[in-house]
Amino acid sequence: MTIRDVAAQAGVSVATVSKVLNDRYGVAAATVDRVRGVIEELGYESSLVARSLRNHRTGVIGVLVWDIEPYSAEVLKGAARAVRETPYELVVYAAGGKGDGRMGWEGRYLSRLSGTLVDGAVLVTPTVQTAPGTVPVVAVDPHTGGGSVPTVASDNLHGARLATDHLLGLGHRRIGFLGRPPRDLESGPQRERGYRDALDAAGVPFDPQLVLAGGYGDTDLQNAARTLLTLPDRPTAIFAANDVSAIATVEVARTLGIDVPGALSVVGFDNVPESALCRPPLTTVEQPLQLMGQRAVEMLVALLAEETPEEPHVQLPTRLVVRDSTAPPNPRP
Amino acid sequence: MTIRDVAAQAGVSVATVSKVLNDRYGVAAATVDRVRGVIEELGYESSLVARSLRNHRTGVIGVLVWDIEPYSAEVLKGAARAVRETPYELVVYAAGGKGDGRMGWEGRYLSRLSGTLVDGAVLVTPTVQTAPGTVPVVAVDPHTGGGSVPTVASDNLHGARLATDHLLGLGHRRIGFLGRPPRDLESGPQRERGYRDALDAAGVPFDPQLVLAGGYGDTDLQNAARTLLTLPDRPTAIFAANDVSAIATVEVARTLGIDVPGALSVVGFDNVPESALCRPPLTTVEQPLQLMGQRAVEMLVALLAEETPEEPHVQLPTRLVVRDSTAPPNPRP
DNA sequence: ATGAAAGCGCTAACAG
DNA sequence: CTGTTAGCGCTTTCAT
Repeated sequence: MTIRDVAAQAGVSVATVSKVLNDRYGVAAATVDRVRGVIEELGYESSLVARSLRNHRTGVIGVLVWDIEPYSAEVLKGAARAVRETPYELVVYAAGGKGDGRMGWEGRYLSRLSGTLVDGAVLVTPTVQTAPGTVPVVAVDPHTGGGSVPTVASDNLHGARLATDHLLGLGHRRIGFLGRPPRDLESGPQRERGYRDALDAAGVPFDPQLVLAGGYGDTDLQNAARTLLTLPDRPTAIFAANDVSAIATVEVARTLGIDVPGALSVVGFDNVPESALCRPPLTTVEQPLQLMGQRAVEMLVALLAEETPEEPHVQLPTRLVVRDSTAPPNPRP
Repeated sequence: MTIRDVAAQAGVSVATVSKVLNDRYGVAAATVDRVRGVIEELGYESSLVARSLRNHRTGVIGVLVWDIEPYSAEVLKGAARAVRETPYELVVYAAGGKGDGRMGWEGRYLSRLSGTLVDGAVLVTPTVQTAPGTVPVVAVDPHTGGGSVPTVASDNLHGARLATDHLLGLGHRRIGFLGRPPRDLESGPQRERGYRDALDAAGVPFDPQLVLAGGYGDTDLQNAARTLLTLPDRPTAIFAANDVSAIATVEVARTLGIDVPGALSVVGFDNVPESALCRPPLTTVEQPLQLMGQRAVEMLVALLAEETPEEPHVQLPTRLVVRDSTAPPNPRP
């Protein structure tokens, strides 16, 4: 079913059909009607692909994600919400773990799509390595500080500060920090910075023993948590720089017979809604994931309209959601 | 950055570059190396669009959703998980509310994409109206019984039975049913059927007064719930055929001063993870949303491989998740 | 008002 | 082994 079928059926040339399709001038009213009729009758739809190959503009915003999991799904919801307010449509491109592990896959995918399938893109991929010169791009929460590409991130520094202040406010003095893996360049240090700032402000001495790097696998995480919790003078609270580590911490605590929240307070970061379902309910620093997706699309749309390029690096506020994992009785003095 | 730039830079014809790109026979090793080098150097990626326009096969599975919201997001997670196991990539196409409200938009979008952008599609859209003859398609939970297209749905009948049995087991005899809007052709009646079957099996007489249709807007929903709850001999329990209605019911009960679960048990259907966060925690019939997405992709892949077409209509089991909204003390006799 | 023709980036026959 | 050619479905001059 192509434009030629329509043309043949209507007894006109493809050029004429194309004009009708795009509401161009220079077609007799009667012809327009006839062609419209045939289109309706045949249920014809023009091919997005062929059209964009010609046009180099598609009315589509692309979102590139490494995979669709709880985190990116939240961002996608926000992006979809923002797109609703615009004339654009949304295409999510999920590499589905097929990115070879090689960094820079997003750049390659981007160039596969850009100019042809999407007018601009939102990148929800930890490592943004884009060769510029393609379409407008906005990165969401890049771990390796977006460089020259506009980004939307959450306020990691302040979030970590909130979390640590909360624990300090509960009376804790020995607070462990379970960090991100070293490869995560951007948000990890910011969160540790917030942690240390809070300590400093409260006049609590910094103990390097209480800071651990975490890791990627489950075992790495659990080992790190175990190390922290089996310290001679073990921490009475732990701030985990992402919620996977926080949950691992809670589990390790259980196996060690340490009661949460009775004998240990735990706060997580990097909240996806699912972590609210954790038992005991986890106190977390909540990132506005949906909002990040939404703002990213809004920025992209502004870019596409060539409006004032807006602030290139947006930081969205985080907030502390207190749940049972830091409930009294606590702390141990 | 096109194939011609590469060809020019490498001093060969585009045809040769194309051959290198696709690992075709008949290119001298030295030439292959040189072309590969140029490709690397220029960071060239072939255009997915141009390629698929030629090839009519893309290695991409499309998922069409009306919008990305909690429900479809769950399905997407499952689809993404399934795609990981395959050589395909995933493209989600979100109409973003732009579907005119006219039914059949999915068919139109499908034909815009099919044969060119996607090799097959999963439709996550209430009303599946596909003119066949395009690409292979699997529908997820279509409200209007998929007809000839293969579908993945959840076992609405059994789920409703479970919910009602649960309430009966609690001792309830006057159980209201807050149905889906009439337009929802498939799942609505199935859920009502399960409700009535359970009643019959328990020897509880069916009271038409206790069955209401619900509606689309918030007010419709609340009015329906209010009607049910202000009946002279009002129900002691309500089975709501989707979780939005269930939450509305809980809210209306509160405004009427009816304690949930003290004086009223509520069970919902159509669970998205978010409903676990409802206060009080909602007892729901949980649909395996992620699994549905996963199975849909698996079926589609089988279809694309032209394997045995498998069972065309898969029903996945639902399960009852009991939470506080049906906790004792209950029922009122 | 209409259509013939060129070409978007790419691939596949076919010649050379 | 390499290049020329035709054409995927569509839009757009430019003639007619």
